[in-house]
Amino acid sequence: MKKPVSVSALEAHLGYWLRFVSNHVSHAFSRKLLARDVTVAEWVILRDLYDREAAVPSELAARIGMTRGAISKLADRLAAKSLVARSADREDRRYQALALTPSGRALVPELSALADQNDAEFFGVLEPEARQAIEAAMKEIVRRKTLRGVPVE
Amino acid sequence: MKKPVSVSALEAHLGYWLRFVSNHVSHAFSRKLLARDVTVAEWVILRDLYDREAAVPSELAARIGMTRGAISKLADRLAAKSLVARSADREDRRYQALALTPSGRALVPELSALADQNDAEFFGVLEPEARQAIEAAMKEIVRRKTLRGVPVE
DNA sequence: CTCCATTAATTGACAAGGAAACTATCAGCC
DNA sequence: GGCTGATAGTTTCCTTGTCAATTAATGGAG
Repeated sequence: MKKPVSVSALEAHLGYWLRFVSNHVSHAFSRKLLARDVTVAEWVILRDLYDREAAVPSELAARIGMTRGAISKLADRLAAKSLVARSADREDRRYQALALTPSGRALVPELSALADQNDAEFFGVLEPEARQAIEAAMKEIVRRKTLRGVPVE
Repeated sequence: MKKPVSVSALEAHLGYWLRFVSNHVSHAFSRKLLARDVTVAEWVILRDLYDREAAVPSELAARIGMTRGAISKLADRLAAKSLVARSADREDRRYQALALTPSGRALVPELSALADQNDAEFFGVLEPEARQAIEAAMKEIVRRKTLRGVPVE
């Protein structure tokens, strides 16, 4: 036989389709964010900080699934854009707190609107039941595999 | 009000979950490939070439959604590993054909087994109907949004 | 036939993240 | 109090991809 059945097609894998769509969704989102001069990784941080008055870089790294080195550089960029401020206070001087600046905080709702719009643009074509099923399946996988950390590639 | 309801949570977006799981799936796969000294991008190319006797870099770029520059460098790496060979024949000398070497061809079934294993590892926890539903939904999105390759803008 | 627009592939500059080494700080223990 | 080990953050090097400029080859218009 010329093509052994043992070699499955790329498209035979669910992971292929997930990645395919996911990449398009993220890419489309990153283009929307570009208008505000923000990257997807930066958005994740900004959104995370929006819910707390301050966050420790290491915790943030663990939460969003990036290395501390990456967070360090991201913090640099966000600080350069005056969206996030470092404050090296606390009694333990190894820690430093990251917090949104007023302009950073003001920006989040705008970016959130873009995120909503992007999600709707891609998944709005599905029936609500389908969306629900996908979300449940993804959460199930996360639960069963106890995955930690986030997107942001 | 301090926190306008207009700011939705990251986890409220289906794109978030897709990316989260997709990244984990890809990352786990890349670790499996590491044992064979192959990256995910390289695997995609190898698998693509497995079905054809040869492929033109530009077409390949369009098909798998990368820039021609990236394909060029990938081809370099694959050639350095003697998995792919360039043949600058044809009547139009701008084109160059990429083809698997014997060792490249021999490697594909092994990598394919890893891909199958990886997919099963993550999606095996789902009911067959759930997997089917997800696949159908992804294809529906691709169809409706006429996504091609991957974001090659 | 020659010039010019088009297209293929490569190259170089740059961006972003991971891994590991490095620095600073702290906590515990003798 | 002064080592010693752990921990936070930074920095360096490496990988990989995009983007834009470059080089090579082709095909047409005149």
